[in-house]
Amino acid sequence: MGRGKITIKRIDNTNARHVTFSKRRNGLLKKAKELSILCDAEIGVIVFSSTGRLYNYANPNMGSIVERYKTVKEGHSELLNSEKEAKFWQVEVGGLMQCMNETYSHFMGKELSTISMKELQDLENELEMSMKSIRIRKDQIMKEKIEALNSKGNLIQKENMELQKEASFISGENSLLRQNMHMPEPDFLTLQLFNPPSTSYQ
Amino acid sequence: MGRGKITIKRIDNTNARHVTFSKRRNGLLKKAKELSILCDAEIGVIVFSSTGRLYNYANPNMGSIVERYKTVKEGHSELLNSEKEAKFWQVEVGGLMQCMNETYSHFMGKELSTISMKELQDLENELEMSMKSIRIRKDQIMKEKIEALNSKGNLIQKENMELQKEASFISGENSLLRQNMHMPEPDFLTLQLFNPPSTSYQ
DNA sequence: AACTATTTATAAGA
DNA sequence: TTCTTATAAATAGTT
Repeated sequence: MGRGKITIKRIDNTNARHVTFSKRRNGLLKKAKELSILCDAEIGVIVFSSTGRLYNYANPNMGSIVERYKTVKEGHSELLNSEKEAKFWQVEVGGLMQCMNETYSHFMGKELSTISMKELQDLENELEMSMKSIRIRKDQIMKEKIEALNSKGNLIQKENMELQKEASFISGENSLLRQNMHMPEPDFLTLQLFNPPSTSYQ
Repeated sequence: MGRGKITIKRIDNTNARHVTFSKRRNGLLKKAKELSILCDAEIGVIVFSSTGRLYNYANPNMGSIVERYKTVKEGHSELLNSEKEAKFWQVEVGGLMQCMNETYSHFMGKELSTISMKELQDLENELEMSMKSIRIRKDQIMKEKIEALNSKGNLIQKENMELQKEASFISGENSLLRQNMHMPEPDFLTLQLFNPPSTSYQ
């Protein structure tokens, strides 16, 4: 698709190679974006130039694409719980970025003179909405965390009470036994000699 | 590039969407391959259809592409604790805001009235700053709450362990006493009659 | 799946 | 890099 037909093999001329890379790279990323939008597909594209520079496109974000890829390819298991949150932010910020890029390219394609105040406002509103939803989600996560810690605390406290009951019960039993033997309450150290803690603990 | 021009938005008709997906997916993967050969580039493309099927291309292979991608992006993925995460988020949003501002200023020089635009931006910045500080304070409060709950939980757990030790100690004492009396281990119900739990609890 | 009228991408040139 | 433009390639709508 150009002034002449080319064969697909490495372009030897360095400069020509770089020019072609620049053009086709843009084309590839554009196509990826179009496909993901048109067909509701999740797409990740990673490109390293021969000089080592990175270019990429991802919808919704590279992290989730790669994870999903690994899952399908290797049957890779779930993310760790602690990683999930970080992943979430990646997703959210990725979405914001994409929104930004889309809006931006939308404006870039137009003549600047045709940009109205309303369009700028729309951009602004869009960004504000995204940020709002991020904030809401973040708050929700924190609340859930607090909730989880609360219930965990309650659980341990219950366990605690049960142990207290048990201890006092056995202690009462002990007194009873001593009464029946007409023995005095033994002191702590003496008892430790008979029954060292190291053997009975754990 | 077809019988008619299309706008890039989700194709609603399911069948048409699937047909387009199939065509463009092939196009995308072909382009990726051509670019990698022509320009000696390392490229990875991952595509998930809306029905969840995976298609991909990679040169030299997806594993190394993804690894290299992660290495380059490392600065972003080293967020481990919540503070770092929050900081990262702040940085990201900050960057986005700056990007937004740049977009604005870019447009500003062209068509819109510089004065009204600047005033609008100032107002916006002011509002954004206020909201940001509110959000930060809110987050801080929540984090402190989580922190408090965490340490409270730890405290109770320690108490729990102490009680366990105590219980096992007394239990050992108990066995010892019984041995000295040449008595068998009493059953639970009998003992409860002598020493009902209700009196010794709390 | 094929076909083909058009649109889109881009090779070469400046 | 960026633009221009002739031409190759991709693909939207149709059969």
